[in-house]
Amino acid sequence: MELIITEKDNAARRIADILSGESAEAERKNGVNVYKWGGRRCIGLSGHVVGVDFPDEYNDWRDVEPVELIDAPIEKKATKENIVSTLRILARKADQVTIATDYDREGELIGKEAWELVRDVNDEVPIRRVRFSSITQNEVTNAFENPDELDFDLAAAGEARQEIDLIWGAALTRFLSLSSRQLGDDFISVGRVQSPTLKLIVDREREIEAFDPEDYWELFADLLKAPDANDGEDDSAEFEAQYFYRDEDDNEAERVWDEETAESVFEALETAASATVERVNRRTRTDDPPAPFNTTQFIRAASSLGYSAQQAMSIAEDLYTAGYMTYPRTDNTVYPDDLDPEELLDTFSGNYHFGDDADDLLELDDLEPTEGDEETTDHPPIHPTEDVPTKGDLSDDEWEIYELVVRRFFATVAESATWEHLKVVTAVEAAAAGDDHTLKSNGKRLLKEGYHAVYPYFNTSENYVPDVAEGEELEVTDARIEDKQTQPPRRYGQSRLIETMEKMGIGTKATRHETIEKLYDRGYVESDPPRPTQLAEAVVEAAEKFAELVVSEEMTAELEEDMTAIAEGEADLSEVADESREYLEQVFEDLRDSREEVGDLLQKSLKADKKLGPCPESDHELLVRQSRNGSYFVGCDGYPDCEYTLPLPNTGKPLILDEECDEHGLRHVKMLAGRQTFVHGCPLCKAEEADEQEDEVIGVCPECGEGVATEEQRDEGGEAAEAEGGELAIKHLQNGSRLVGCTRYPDCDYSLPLPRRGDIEVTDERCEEHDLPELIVHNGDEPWELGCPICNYREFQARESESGSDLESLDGIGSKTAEKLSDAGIESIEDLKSAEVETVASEVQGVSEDRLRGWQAKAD
DNA sequence: GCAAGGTC
Repeated sequence: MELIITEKDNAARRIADILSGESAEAERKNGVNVYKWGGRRCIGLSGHVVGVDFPDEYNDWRDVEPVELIDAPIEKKATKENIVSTLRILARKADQVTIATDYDREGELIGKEAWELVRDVNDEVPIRRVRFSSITQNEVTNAFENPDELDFDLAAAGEARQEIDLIWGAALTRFLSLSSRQLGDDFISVGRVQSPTLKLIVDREREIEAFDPEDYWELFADLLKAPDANDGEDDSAEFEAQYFYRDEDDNEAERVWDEETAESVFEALETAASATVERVNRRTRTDDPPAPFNTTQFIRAASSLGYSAQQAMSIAEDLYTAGYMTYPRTDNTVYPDDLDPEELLDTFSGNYHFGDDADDLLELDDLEPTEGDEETTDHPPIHPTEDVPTKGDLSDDEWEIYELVVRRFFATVAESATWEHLKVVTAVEAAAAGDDHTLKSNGKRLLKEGYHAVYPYFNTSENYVPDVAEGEELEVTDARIEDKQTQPPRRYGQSRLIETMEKMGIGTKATRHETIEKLYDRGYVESDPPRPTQLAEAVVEAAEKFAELVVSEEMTAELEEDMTAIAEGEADLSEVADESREYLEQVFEDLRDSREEVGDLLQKSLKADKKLGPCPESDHELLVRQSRNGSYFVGCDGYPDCEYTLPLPNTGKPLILDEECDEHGLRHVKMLAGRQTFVHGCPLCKAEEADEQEDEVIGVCPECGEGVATEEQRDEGGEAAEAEGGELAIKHLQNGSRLVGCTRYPDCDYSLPLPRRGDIEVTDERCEEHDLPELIVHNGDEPWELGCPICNYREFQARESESGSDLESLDGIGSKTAEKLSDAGIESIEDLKSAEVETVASEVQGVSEDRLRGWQAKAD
């Protein structure tokens, strides 16, 4: 039996189809697909199925000095047990093994890991390696006809990276975490890729903080061409012209740096009746279609449609798994020879959405696709496959991304566009004698639409400037002066960050967006575009001082050089790793005496990230804290001497804003909760507002209101008055939320939710069923007729169980987990209760059987 | 529990 091993299940299935002529059958073993035909079996791994780690005795952070990790042994441990064991079973019976992992360095290493697993159980079987850069009939059959050997040197290059990353990352992460006593989930991490990325963000923030804005002025005039009776065309619309002058280097400059000059130019423009055309410059420019999508450019394009890097990749992943587009993780920007653009366009011909554009393209004489600078061997650039979905097959987001991918492919085979640029320079007489003031207008017109016809994502707006002749007099109809300030550099957006990382050579196509997510998870950045926290600034500062290499792109650059040397047989894995170890020893030598200093710096910054402002009852500061049950509140830094607290809303994660409350000097708080994100404001103001609001009784409590005493009974006193039951009232809580609750709280905790925002009007109409008033919420233009609060709550619950979004209400289930669960078919708490724990745990990554059982217990 | 790299 021949055993074929690929990097992933998807590749295994397609290769099996190609080699078997679609006759291969899938069989599930141990939860792993094995494709079977004739004397062949094909199994897909899941990337690395083993990983490097330290032996178990190094697990306790407190028992092991971080510096010991530098020379600790490194083991390979199975990380995907079921795949490893299935592979072993098959390998025992194999008389030929073929490694068909991806054609890149990491693929070679994954291949070597498979090689070792096979050798563990079968030291005889011949193992060969096949390489192909796209999974097509031609390439795959070709590769299997010309098998090769595994490249152990190339794999060793990958192993060097693994070891060096582990040693540096683990040792420094533990050092920083221990020195600042951050040992739980809030450890402080450092790494070859994440730290230089963080430094990019921190450096930019430093520039912004240090920025000193400067005033300048810009001047504009509106010009009007006199209607020309002769040419019959209506050129009489106004157009804008901007004042410019020649600076010291004789370049055109628009910004005027002193107010007096600006005012005098403005006066001249304002009083001028006409401007004379001095120069007319007309040129046509070719606008070439874009290169095929690699991951980075795909993320960038998706981000201009409003998708975060993470969202774009996750949707792309789904479209890839469904078979509608090629592998989304690629650096390649050159289509392989195997891709026949005409054939692919043909599949879109006749399509409701894309047919017309595809047909137009098919009519072109020449379908030569564009090419980017990067050509790799692992995967083709991202493009649609011949399996075309209908709009109904996809969600709205998926369709939008799919359309982007289809249209990008169209664009790469489309024609160039042509623009006409028209530059008109005019002159206005200066008020005082001397030089005239010059104005310029830049017009542009799209002469030939070209690829823009099929790829509408780029801006093609035109700027109108009429046809004028040199010497022509134009009417000046308006003049404007704008006072402006130079702006600080802008923060990196996620896609700009990913582009910059790519340029710096850090991270990979598959990990760059994950690295950014990691920075969010670690509490290093907040909001979008990402903004560094104080902690991030302290970590970068500490690293710059003691371990400069780990926050610099140099570390990757040097590592890449070493890896190339290893791959070419010019260097040795152990030699390279040991050199890196020595360097790290030196870092720890420098750090030894600064442990406390570094720890203090980190702790201070951690606290600064949580600071709201002065405590009203002591000399300490108020901080945002987390209670044992995970909820957030405001507490005093002087605790336990000062026990002052304020509540915070119970939805979302608090983000402290720069804005400060005038009255209490406390910073405002925003609650981050996905779509439900809102600004809470000053927690003390919110608490005071709530205290000032009287409870408004609207009816009888349905839980404990039976024995309500009548007014007469109360007046009479005695036993009947004691038997008083509860009433329902509209209550305002200190944490900003409102509810309809029982007046006997906390003895009776009956309550109904109310919206957080808007004025609540209690009407005279009453619900017949519950004898409660109908409520109306006034928020914005349209009043919201909430109705009886009990009926409203019932409807709300019914909607929730229908849409199934109640999962997140269970403690411990966040939005990401809920998403994963819903992918596995568990969409509501009801689903969860009846779910089979073993099956779900094996299907949903990161969700163990134990966690599931815990949630089930809570759900009951 | 640490990294970064595969994959999902």
